[in-house]
Amino acid sequence: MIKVANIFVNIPVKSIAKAYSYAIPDKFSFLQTGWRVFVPFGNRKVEGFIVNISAADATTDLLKLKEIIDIVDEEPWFTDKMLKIAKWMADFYLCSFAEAMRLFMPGKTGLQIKPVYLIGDQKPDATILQVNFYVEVYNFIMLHQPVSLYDLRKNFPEFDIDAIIALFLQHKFILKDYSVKKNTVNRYEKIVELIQSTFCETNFSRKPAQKNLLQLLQNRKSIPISELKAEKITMTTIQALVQANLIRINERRIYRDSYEHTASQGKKNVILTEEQETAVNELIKSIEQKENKTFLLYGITGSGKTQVYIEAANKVRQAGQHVIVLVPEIALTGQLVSSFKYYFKQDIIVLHSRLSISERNDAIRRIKQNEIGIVIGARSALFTPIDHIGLIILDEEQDASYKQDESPRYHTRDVAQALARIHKAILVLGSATPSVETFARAQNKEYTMLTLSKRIGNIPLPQVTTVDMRAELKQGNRNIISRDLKKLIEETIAKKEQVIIMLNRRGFSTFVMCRSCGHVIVCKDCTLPLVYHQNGKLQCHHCDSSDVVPDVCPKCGSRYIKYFGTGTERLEHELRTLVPTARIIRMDRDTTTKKFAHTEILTQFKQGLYDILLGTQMVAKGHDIPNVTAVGIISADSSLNVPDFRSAERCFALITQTAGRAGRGDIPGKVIIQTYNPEHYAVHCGMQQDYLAFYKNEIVFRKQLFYPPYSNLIKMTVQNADEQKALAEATEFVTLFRSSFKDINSSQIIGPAPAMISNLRGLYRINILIKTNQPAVVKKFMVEQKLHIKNNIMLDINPLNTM
DNA sequence: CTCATTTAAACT
DNA sequence: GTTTAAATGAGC
Repeated sequence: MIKVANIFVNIPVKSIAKAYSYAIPDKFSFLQTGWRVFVPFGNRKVEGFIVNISAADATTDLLKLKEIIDIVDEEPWFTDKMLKIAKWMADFYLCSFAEAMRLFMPGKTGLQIKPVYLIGDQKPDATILQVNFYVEVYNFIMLHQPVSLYDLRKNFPEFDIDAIIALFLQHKFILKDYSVKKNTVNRYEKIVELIQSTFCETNFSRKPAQKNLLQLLQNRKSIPISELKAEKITMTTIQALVQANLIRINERRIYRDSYEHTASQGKKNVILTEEQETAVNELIKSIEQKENKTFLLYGITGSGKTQVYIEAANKVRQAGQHVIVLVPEIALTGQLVSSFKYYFKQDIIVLHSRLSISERNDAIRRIKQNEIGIVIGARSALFTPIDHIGLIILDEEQDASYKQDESPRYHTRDVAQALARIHKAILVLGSATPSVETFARAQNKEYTMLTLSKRIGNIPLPQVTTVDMRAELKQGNRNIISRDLKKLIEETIAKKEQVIIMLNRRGFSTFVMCRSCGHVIVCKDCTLPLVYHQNGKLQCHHCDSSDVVPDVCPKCGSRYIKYFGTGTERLEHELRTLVPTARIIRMDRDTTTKKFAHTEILTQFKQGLYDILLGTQMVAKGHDIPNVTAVGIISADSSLNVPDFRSAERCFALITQTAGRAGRGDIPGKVIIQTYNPEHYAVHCGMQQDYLAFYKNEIVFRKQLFYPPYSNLIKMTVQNADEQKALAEATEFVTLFRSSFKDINSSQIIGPAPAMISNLRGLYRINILIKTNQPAVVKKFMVEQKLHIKNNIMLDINPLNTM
């Protein structure tokens, strides 16, 4: 009987997002669901994932079936639970199954597949042979076949290789095939092993070196050769024993782990506060009963949430279950990692996007072998084969980086919740400034609220004041730093204490404008204003492309080009002139490109090598430096000007998080917030550090405007090179939607309107926003309209940015 | 996405 | 009528 595998191919294109049937050849009769395989597809060869296996029946058209060519791994890559969560994501986010499955593979693919060229059946004819460079290329292919495009381009940089290849292929002078290699390289080390466990000592009385090695091996089953060399045991000694058939040389796989030597920090026998104790007990109760329950751990900055996580994780580990700890950005979470390392030592693996693909594969291997009890990581930590999950922790649950902004546009919180449901696990959402949605669910008892309202050691919250920058300007101070803040900096430094200054814009000048015609220089690809950096380049902060500063205005030709707005680079300059004695270190994306740059900067600052830590929002996260007693927030309200319903929430959270960095030691902290909107409730409540007051304000407005948590959002972007066509397609859908969903109390549609980035690489983008309290119905409707498989339409379920 | 085929448009 | 470019559709 012939077995048939249903396979999704690993191509992230929506229009081919369906299962294709392949025949399983006898030699692969062991294949099961979850295997990654190599299959022919059209006239290509691609990677595919088996999602189902069945026996061929009468309805199967066997002639149409192609055979699986090869396998990628030695075992299934996807476990049933991984497939389950991928399926959930595909249904919930209306993305393709394969797209969701790709998340479970470091580098999104298991194979590197490249086209290669071979000599074909047809001999080149006389007309071709007359042309010199045709002959050259043909001979090169003949000599080196199979040849990759890369090799051809490298050898004939002056030729139009693509055209030549197309011509040769057309006439069948050459053939196309595919070279395949695995995406990762496993690393091995040589080890020596004992063959017999005992040996006769007297035989070695005159061979002390060999005797020494044999004795070393008595205690340990195997020792890496590199280690032996370090101990001055020579290869001669090893070889002699191999000859005597007493030991053998073998290979062992090494697992790379750049966090292996991360310092662990912590205190033994921590005495929990009363609130921590209550929270931990609540969690333990649920862990013991193995309930699937979601908690909101709402704890103000410095209230000791990490310790609660650790106690809960410990309980889960004792029960033999596993833990996932999710953090917004691993680089900013050194503190949490080292605390966990302190308690759980080698039971932890740290996963995030800055690791190499091979390193991540090594981590996945170890998880699969059940060597790991706790996975700490950013978004990607959700997508490992870890099983028997008892607890998932989502720290700083409101953080925007939990939302993936490329397809599949998932939110870590949603996926974590689905994963917890599948595993019947506990989900803990932790934050000092929970997202409004989460807090509302906790208020409705959908989540269980655990509150930590006091700081550890009853340290008071910092004293916060605002400076109205409009008044500052009126009084003649045109500097970006107010006089009060300058004074606070000077006083703090004089006391040998430290300052953190936050300005949430990197670069030198935030935009470049021609003063003659008002033209703002924008990115070619995404039409967003370019930011001037002190390296002399204009950088796009959206797509990372850069450009040189033009001498004259590209629009009117005037030489009157000027720089406006202040970023962290310029602030650093101004601070140096304003407070010349201060030692300043800057932390933003430009100074933290290297793997452990964040940790290095924070360590140096903590050691007291600098007085001021200046940077973007990353200075507000995940560290605890007792000597920081002052915090300055420059233009806290810049995010308020962003036209998005969540801008107030973001502004409030940023102020609170940043302010919370001050006064974590014995000395009370002082915070100055510079603002143009001191009366705005986001700024005002941020100043008071009063989450509840902010929430009460915000929730009213959300209800009035039918925004989350009162509705669910679905954003749809229509792309087309022709602006009118994009607009027409969007308008057509809006009309259809309005006629199908007439009750505006349950569903509303806004738009069509040009997207914030209205033109991206030549494609015009039109947005539509749906607000609904019956998302499942709306999604079903959109699927019926086949919107989810149109390549020019992007769907964002529960978008973070509505623009 | 990639390739092949169909269809429309631009040239003689 | 021929050549070339753009649109369409299939992939098991």
